[in-house]
Amino acid sequence: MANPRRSNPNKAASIYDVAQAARVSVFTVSAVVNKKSHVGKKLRERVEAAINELHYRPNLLARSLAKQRTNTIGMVVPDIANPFFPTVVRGAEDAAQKHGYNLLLCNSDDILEKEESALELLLSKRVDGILLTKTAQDFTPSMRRMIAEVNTPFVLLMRTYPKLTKDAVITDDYKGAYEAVCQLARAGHRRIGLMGGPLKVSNGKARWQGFRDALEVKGLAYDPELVMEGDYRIESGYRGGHSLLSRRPDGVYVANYLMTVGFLKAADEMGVRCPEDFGLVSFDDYPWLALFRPRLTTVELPKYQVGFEAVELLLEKIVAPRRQGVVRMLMPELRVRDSCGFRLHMEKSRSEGPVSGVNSES
Amino acid sequence: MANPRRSNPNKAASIYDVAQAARVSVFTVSAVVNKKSHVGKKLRERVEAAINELHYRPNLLARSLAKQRTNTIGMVVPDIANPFFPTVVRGAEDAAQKHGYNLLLCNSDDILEKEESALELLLSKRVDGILLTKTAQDFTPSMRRMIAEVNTPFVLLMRTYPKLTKDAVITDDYKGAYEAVCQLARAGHRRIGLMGGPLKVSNGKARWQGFRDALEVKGLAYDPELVMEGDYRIESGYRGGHSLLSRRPDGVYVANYLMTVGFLKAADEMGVRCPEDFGLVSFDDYPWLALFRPRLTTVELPKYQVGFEAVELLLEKIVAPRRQGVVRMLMPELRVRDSCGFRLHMEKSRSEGPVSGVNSES
DNA sequence: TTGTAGGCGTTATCAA
DNA sequence: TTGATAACGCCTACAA
Repeated sequence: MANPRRSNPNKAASIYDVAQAARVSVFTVSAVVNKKSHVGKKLRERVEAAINELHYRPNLLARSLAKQRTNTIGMVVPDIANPFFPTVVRGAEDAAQKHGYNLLLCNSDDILEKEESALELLLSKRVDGILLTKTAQDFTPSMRRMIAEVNTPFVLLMRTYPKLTKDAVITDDYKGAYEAVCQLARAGHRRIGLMGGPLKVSNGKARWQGFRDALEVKGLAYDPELVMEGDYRIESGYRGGHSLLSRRPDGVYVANYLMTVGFLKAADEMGVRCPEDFGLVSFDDYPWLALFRPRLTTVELPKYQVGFEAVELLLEKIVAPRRQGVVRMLMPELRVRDSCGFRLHMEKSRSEGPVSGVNSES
Repeated sequence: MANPRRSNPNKAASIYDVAQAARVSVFTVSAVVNKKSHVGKKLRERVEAAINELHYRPNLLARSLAKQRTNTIGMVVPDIANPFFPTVVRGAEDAAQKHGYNLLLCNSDDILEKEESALELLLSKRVDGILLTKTAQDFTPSMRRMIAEVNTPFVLLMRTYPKLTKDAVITDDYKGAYEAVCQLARAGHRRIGLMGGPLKVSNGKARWQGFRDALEVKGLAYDPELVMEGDYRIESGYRGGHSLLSRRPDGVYVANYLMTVGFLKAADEMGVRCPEDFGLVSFDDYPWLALFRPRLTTVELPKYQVGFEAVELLLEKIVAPRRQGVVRMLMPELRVRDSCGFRLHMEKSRSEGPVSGVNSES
């Protein structure tokens, strides 16, 4: 039986305390708080007075326990300090907020063990659904079992995973990479290299495939010597830059922002200039890229949208668990600036007509 | 009385289900799970078997309710999409993790109403402590009451707040600004302007004061015409840039990174060159600043440390609530590069001796 | 419209 | 060492 006595006065008031103070039952208090069931004006006012008097604040833990719903969404990202993710998280936050949900955030650092303990934690906290940007490594058997047993909905972000992907929100990385390389080709480059992401990650693979197919369509050679596999971090872009640039490509597609940062640092150290010595197209855009020299030609990814739509999709699944899986694919957008060497190219050969399908920034 | 029957088989197993399956009491299960109280080997093994069998995962909601502790820390930041905060959050995350705590994150957008509802939410979720980067606006009476009534420990981040500050982790912004302006003076600038933060925010004030005092020490005039008050966002730096640069300062201290981004965009549009036409010192450093032209002279703030130490301080308060308040102040670090015009200056006048107190980057 | 009491899944206090 | 059983604070049939 629950405690009907006024509890310790220097701790938060409970619904019982309010009920007692207002001389009503806990049901009435609950009804007032949740605006359910009509409560007579007189009692309602007494309850409201007591609530103010005692500074009553419903305990969401207890409510969640009783209702079997936490109104909380768990989110696992590789690293919130990677500038890509904050905007995704913000989009998710806003969508969650809009529907009365909150976000519980975890970092995996792209390490399987951390991913596992993060998921374990979120499930223990009984979140209503989970947003996951999968690590490069495969799930362990125990993780697979965990996900199968539990009936918490999952939505994958940015990366799909064959053994789990029913629902996901991703960007069309194949197309983005394809267009990036086409742009390099249009700018007159022939010996094009790739500073790519992990091939074990779906979007690393997709970007690589887009790169490859674009070369083929443009009648250019695919040279494995000119393909580097990185891990989306600055350091790998830096090392890859040194290796790749020593092989003298005249164009490079770098598959994410942080690697571009490392890559251009390497170029700087080697005294190789962009875009004079090689053209570059990057992935992902930020307001401050306007201050980079050269200004980067890049493929913008709708980060905020990804987070926002992922939450909306997840909430649909929470409401109607047995729906067909859906993968929502958001479109990237090529933004042509200086680093691809397009302007240089135009000066050299003015004979060609205008290029279509390109959004050139003012 | 709690339910001793095996509950609905397609929902998560409870401690009762485990107890029943292992033919022991819930106490025994609890003891095994928490490694408390010695449990005989035989029973322990039976319990462990049942746990595996049923995929039992303790419900942290129920545990928190019973223990009156959530092992969760609430954190309110203005905007996670502002590149300053992700690293702070990451530092907090790591510290929390280390002590078995988790982070619940909220954005206030520097809007008082959002701050209030965020705090309200965190308290309702019964977090064990709160990390707060205060909004520029004063607390409302109701917020003040809320904080006074509740006995949840608070630690302020980056910004102090006279009416609440007992415990805080901040950076020495006064000193940072002071050194920034000294550096501009050393680089030969005489007509120095300020693109500052909100004066209602403690660090906006401190940076302004540091600016002002440095001018005085250097024997330079303080001209209100050359002082702009922004809000730490790109747009305000952009607008302030247009206004300020039209008054032809030869040096500018910009009090945060995002405003620098806007400021330099304005300079670019106006055809005013940095560092040739004006020297600039910024606040805050990022790996990718290496790609900016000019390379920014800036005052680095120990973002990660701020988050990390704030959590450690908060946890101390959670353990020993009635401690004396402590404000921990972390030191900034001047990083001299090109934008302040120092190199230009050195070329002009080689007569001066070496400058001390400056960490010049390789 | 309002009240009663059982259940949500743990922990913790007393006994045995 | 184990087991009953009362909290923890809220929701919600079912009754009145």
